[in-house]
This record gives sequence, structure tokens and C-alpha cells, in this order.
Amino acid sequence: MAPNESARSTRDKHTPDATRRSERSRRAIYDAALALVAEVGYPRTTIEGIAARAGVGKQTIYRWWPSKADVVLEAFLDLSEQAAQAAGQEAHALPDTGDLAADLKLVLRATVDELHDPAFEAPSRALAAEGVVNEELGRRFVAKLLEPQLRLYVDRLRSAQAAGDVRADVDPRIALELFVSPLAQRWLQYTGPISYEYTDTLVDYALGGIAPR
Amino acid sequence: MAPNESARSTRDKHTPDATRRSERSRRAIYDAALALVAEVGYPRTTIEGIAARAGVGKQTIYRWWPSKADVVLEAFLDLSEQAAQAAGQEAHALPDTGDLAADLKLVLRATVDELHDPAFEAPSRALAAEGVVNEELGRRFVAKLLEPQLRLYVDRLRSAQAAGDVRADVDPRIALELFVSPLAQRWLQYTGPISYEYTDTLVDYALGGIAPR
Amino acid sequence: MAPNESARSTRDKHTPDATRRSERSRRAIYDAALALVAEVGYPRTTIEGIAARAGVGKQTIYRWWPSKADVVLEAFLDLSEQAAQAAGQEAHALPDTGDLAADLKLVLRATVDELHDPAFEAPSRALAAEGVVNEELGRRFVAKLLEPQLRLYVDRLRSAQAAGDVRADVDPRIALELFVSPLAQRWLQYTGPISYEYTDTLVDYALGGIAPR
Amino acid sequence: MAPNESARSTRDKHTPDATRRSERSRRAIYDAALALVAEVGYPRTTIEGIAARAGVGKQTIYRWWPSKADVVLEAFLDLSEQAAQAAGQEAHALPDTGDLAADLKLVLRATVDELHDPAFEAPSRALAAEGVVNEELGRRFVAKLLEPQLRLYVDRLRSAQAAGDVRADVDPRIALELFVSPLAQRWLQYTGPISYEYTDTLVDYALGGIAPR
DNA sequence: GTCTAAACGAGACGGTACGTCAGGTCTTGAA
DNA sequence: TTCAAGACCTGACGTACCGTCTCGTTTAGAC
Repeated sequence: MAPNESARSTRDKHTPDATRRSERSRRAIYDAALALVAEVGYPRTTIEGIAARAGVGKQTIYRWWPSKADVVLEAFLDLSEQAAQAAGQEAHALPDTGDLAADLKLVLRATVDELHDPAFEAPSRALAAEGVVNEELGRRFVAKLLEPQLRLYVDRLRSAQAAGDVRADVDPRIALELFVSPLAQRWLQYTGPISYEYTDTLVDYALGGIAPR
Repeated sequence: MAPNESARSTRDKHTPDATRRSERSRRAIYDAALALVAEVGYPRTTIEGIAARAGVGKQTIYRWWPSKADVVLEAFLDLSEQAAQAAGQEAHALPDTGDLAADLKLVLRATVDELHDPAFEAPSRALAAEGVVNEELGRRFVAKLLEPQLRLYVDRLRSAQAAGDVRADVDPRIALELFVSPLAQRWLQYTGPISYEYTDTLVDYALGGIAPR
Repeated sequence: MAPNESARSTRDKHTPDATRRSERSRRAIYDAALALVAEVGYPRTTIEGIAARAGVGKQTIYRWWPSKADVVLEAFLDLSEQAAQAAGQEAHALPDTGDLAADLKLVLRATVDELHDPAFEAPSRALAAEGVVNEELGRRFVAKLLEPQLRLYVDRLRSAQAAGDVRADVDPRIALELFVSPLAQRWLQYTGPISYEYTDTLVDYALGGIAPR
Repeated sequence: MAPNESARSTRDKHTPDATRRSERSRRAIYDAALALVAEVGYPRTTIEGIAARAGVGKQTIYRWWPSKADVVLEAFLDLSEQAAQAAGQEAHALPDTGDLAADLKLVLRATVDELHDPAFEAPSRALAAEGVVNEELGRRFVAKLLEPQLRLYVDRLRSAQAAGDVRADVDPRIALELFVSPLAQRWLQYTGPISYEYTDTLVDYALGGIAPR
């Protein structure tokens, strides 16, 4: 048996040698993918187009990613990581001044701003849409991007529970949805305008309830 | 000049004579579109496929609808209308037993069931996804399907306000999102499981707030 | 049995009542067909186009003619008849001055002129082309248009045989092809230019042969 | 710089790399094109049909040929070349036994046989018909296929002139039409039957003339 | 410092679906 | 019933991408 054969038998041809991967190509593909999604939208973004724009052969994309959705998702994750690093430690925890309502309002206002940022809007909308219809991608999108952010709310709510600002029997994972999901739905489905007043109101309603005290 | 001549002079060739439209074809196209979306999913549903399955020329589709999304949306609206008519007056108002929490829980449990119905899931997911990325379609989807349902919640909450079960200063249109949007997001984005307990909890949290009394 | 059934059984639907046929439409269709063939060529002449130009419904054409070729052939035959009537008796016989060569040259020169007439060229080329590939139409084209003209040559050659200007053992139907067919082929297949000198030469060669005497 | 690079720089994207062309596909397309023309005729032969029959993507045809006519013409030229190679040197010159009449009769009899060969008849009739109505194609058809054959007659007649069997003042290019064109017209237009006697007679008439000596 | 195997750019390949268009058939309403 | 109008079904058009598959050409690790 030739030595290279044994090498091949341990490595399927569908799993190329990652150590020899071209970093240049990877970066160029991320950039091209995000640029195209932003410019022409996700459906009209094609793998051929990404390859052409990145100055890369189509096979280089098909070698490393199984689908267009994966390329765009990974490119977006990369972008988010870079943005997070640029923003410093803020990404690791929500502010905790002791005033829960104020802290939540602050963070949600920042989210409102982010949702209006065109650089994020096009790709994240595209991925969200794909995730609606493609469960596997949707779950990955949530696990990699959404859930880590929601965990910060959970932490902050736990802290509030410890401080007695939130009832102990409340499930934080559900509670956070009271103010996060309405904002998400308005953004995703155009069911209403998004503003600081709106998110402030959400926090107030969620914390105090809508029933009379 | 005959009346129809003036009508014709204002109609260019891109807007065919709707009075001569074939009802048979329209129905067949609706059925085929919904069936295909349910069977192979929205992305793999093609206009060619709809035409073939409906026993209809492609041009007959392109003549009356500008895009695949429009065909499916209209087909889905038609389906919803039929379902509403079959269900009778239930669609016109939420139950109002005087017990707001119980009424909301009941309706949300019904929604949970509906969201698990495969006949509705495939097309509505497809349309929601398309609406995320296609604002025009999204707004139409909301206006025609979502908003009418949300209005029923508004009405019920107004009634509750009159009965003193909800604070008078609360905006019902926002308040309803406290329990509707979380469900919607879990369904759309797979951010969590959907169950009766979950929706019951949402109603409790929303009505009573999460802060201690 | 319903009354209309008996009506149908006595009259096949493919043979409508000719007595009620609109002469106006027939003429308009002939004119439109020839005009279109001349303007855009035979292949791009469509029954739809003829109907639109004639101000006639498509079905009116399909009712009376089985194919585009038939419409054009009939229109062309009609045109030829009219032209023949306008030209008087010249169509019934070739000139017979006693000088066979001169007579033939004269007639062939007239043919050269006719072949250069755009009003005749487009439809006759179109019909000839169709006839090459559609034997049934080709034979009809020949029988109705070509053969009557060739018969005049036969007559003239018979007269020449009687006068001793053509050998008695020569078959006139074949002999005429010596000068007619070369002209036809050059015209049909663009195998060479067409001029008076050319046709004169053909007559000389055909009458005298090309071998030395 | 490698030589092919400079070649590439002068070639835009509309002229693909011919060196990478698939010979298998080219052959399959030729075969399919000729088969379809023979079976259903030229007008009903479609590029889609050729592609399907050849087991080839449509784009592979559009990549290399600008039109259906070009595909079929090229396929037919290829067929002719192969037939010529199979026939050996006969294609390069007419027989020259010294007996002009006998040589011409022999060749014309072979032509008669060829005209009756179904493998040749369908595509050449289709191309001839198209050429009648499409001058550009017609001229190409003549230049590539007809004229090379006629040149052989010109050569043989020149040889006969040198031998004193044809008058020196005769133009061979015209003279050959005396026996070639009648046969062509009968075949193209169904103006008469085609037989050995007929072509023999044509040669006799053409060489000796039809006038008495 | 070679050697060599894999990743690379390029792009041709067999396909699918696109959206447009033309053509023959079928349906409707006016005369 | 004929006719005009035009919607219908069919199917070919030429284009855009798909995902696969070679081609040479880098390129980077092992010898």
C-alpha cells in the first residue's frame, strides 16, 4: 500500500485539509458575501456572484461550505465577533446599576439603534428569514447569535431576583421575552414602529404588569 | 362611445380584462400552490411547478400575479377566508367570560394548536419568511392576516379596561404583544418550545408583571 | 336528442357554411398576408399578425384555412390571377416571331425583371421554400403556378420543332429546363448573379450545345 | 507570460476557451441535430430538442453556436466531410476518361442516387429551404457545400476544352448549370421525376444543343 | 532545496427554473 | 352563426445559477 493511500483512507475527500486552507480566500468570501447581501439582497445573492466578487473559484466555496446560507451565516458571525471585539467588554454583560428598569431601557434603546443600522439590517434580516423556513439554519442562527445575547438578560434578571426586584418564582428565560420578543416581532414582521418610547413602555408593562395593582 | 371602450382605453396590455378571467384556473392555482408549499417547501415550490400541477399555462400565472410570493399569499388568504367561514363567528371576537386571564389562555392555547397544524405551518412560515426580507409583502401579510387577529385582542383588552381588569392608561395594542410576540418569536425563530404551560405563563407574567407587588 | 346535436351531425364542424363567409374578411386577409410576407418575411409572418393587420379574429383564419402556407399560397394565387388579368392575353402564350432564340431571350429577360420585383419576390420565395420541405404544398405550388408557365415554353418549343428549329426527337419538357432551371436555381439558392447577359447566354448554350459543331 | 495568457487577454467572456471544449458533446450535438432535422424537419427542430437528445445542457449549445441554423449547417458540413473521407479521393475531382459525356453521366447518376438517400435528403432539403428564405444562410450553404462541388464540374469542363471537346468560348461555370440545375430544380421543387434516363438526356442535350446541327 | 499533493483560480459541463413570447384552441359577447 | 376580441394552454426561447467536474497553477509541508 502506498503511503498516501493510508493518508487518504483516514481522510475522506469531503473533508479537505483545513491546515492548508487559504485565509485570504476565506476573508474575501466573507466580505463578498456580506457586501452582496447588503447590495442586492439575500435571494439575489448567488454563490457564483460571491465567488466572482471574491476573485475565487466556485469550488473553493463548495469545498468549505455546504450552502449559501452557511456562507452568509458564518460571514455574519465573523462580522459580529469583530464588532464585539471593537466594542470591548460591553458584550459580556448587561449594565447593572441596581435600577433594573433603567438598565433594561438603556440596553433596549441600544438595540433599537442597532436594528436601524443598515450594515447589520440586511444580512441579519436575510439570515432570520432563511432561518424561519430552514429549521436547521434557524436553530444555528439562534444558538450562535441570539441565545448568547438573551443569556445576558437572564443573568441580569437573576441578579434582579437576588436584589428582590423580580419575584423569585419568575422564570427569567421567559420573562425576558416580554420585552425582547415584541421588539423582535415589530422588526421582523413590520407589525409596528420601533422607538425609544416603545421599548420603554415595554419594560414598564413587563415589570409592572398591565393589571391594576 | 360605448362605456366599455373608455374602460379599455385606460387599460394597457399589462392589465388584462378581469371579467374574462377563468375562475377554474384561479382555484386550481391556489390549490396547487398550497399543496406544493406544504409538500416540498416554499423555496422548492416553483411557478413552473404550480402551473404544471394546476394544469395551467405559466403565462396564466404571470398574467395575474407578479411573483411567487403573491400567488402563495393570495392562496393563503383564500384558505384563511374559507377556514374562517367554516369556523363561523368565532373569528369575529375573542371569548369574553369576564375572566381576562382565562379567556387569553384559552385563545393562546388554540393558537398553539394552530401553529402545530402542518396545513397552516408550511405556507404561513413561508410567507412570514418572505415578508421578513420583502417589506412590501411583509406589510401586506400583516395587514391582511395578522392585524385583523390582533385587533381582536385589542377589543378584548378594551373590554377588560372597561371592567377595571386592566389599567386605563395601558395601550392595548402594545400590551397584547407581551403575550403574543413571545409566542410568535418562539415559533418563527425556534427560540424555545411552545406549549400550553408556556402560553399560560406568558399571560400570568403579562397581566401581573414580573416585579413583586 | 338536443336540436343542436342534429345540426352538428349533418355538418362537420370543420366545414363551416361557406355561403355566410365574409368576402371583406377574405380580401383583408389576402392583403395582410402578402403585405406581411413582403415586409417581415415568411417565417416572421404569423397568423396572429395577419389577423391583427386584417382587423380580423384569429379564429376567422383558422376556420377557413388549415395552415399559414395555405393562406399565403391562396393569397399569392389570387394576386397572380389579378396580375394576369391586368396583363391581358400575354399570359396565354409566348411570343412566336419565328426566331426561337430571340423569343426565348425576350421572355427570360422579362422573367429576370420579375424576379427582381420585390412585390413578387418575398411571397414566391416564401412559398418556394415551404414547398421544398413540404412536398404536398410544393406540388400544389408547382401545379398552380409553375407548370402553367412552363407549358407555354413547351408550346413554343413544339412550334419550333414544327418549324425545324428544334430537333424532332427532343423532349420539349426537358429541353426547356436547360434555360429555365439554371435561372431558377441562381434565384432560389443564390448560386450566382442574374442578368440579361446570363439568360441570353443560357439560351445560346441550350440551343447550340456546348460541344463544337 | 505564457502564450495562452496573452491569447486569453484578447478574448472576452463571450468567446469561451475552445481548447477545453468537449468533443463528446460536439459530436452528440451534431448527431442529434441531423437526426431531428431528418425526423421532424427543420422548423420543428429546436435547440431544446437537440440538447435533450444529445444529453447536453442547452447552454452548451448556446455557448458554441449562435443559432439553430449554425448548428444544423455545421452538423451537415461535418457529415459531408465524413462522407467525403469515406469515399476517398473521388471528392477531389470528377472522373476524366476522355469521354466527357460518359463522365458527366456517371457523376450525375451518382448524384441521382445521393438525392434519393434519405440520410442526406432530409437535412439538405431542410437547409436548402431555409437558405431560400434566409439569404445569409443560403449563401453560406452554397459557399461551403454547393460551390466546392460545382468547381469540380468547372475543372472537368476546362479539361474538356483543352481536349477540344467543348468550345473554347464557353464559360464552364454557366455551362455546367445546363445539366446540374435542371436536376436540382426537379429535386427541390418536385417539378418532375428524377432518373438515370433523365440525367443522361440532360447531358446529351446540353452537350449537343437542341437545335439541329 | 526539491518534491509532491492538495488547495486554488477558472470555467465547461449537465441541469433546473426563470420570465417572455408566439401560436393554435377555446370562450364570450355583439351584431 | 359568424365574427372580433382575447384568455387560455403549450412549449420554445435565451439567461442565470446550480452543484460537479476537470484543467493548469500556486503553495506549503515533508523529505
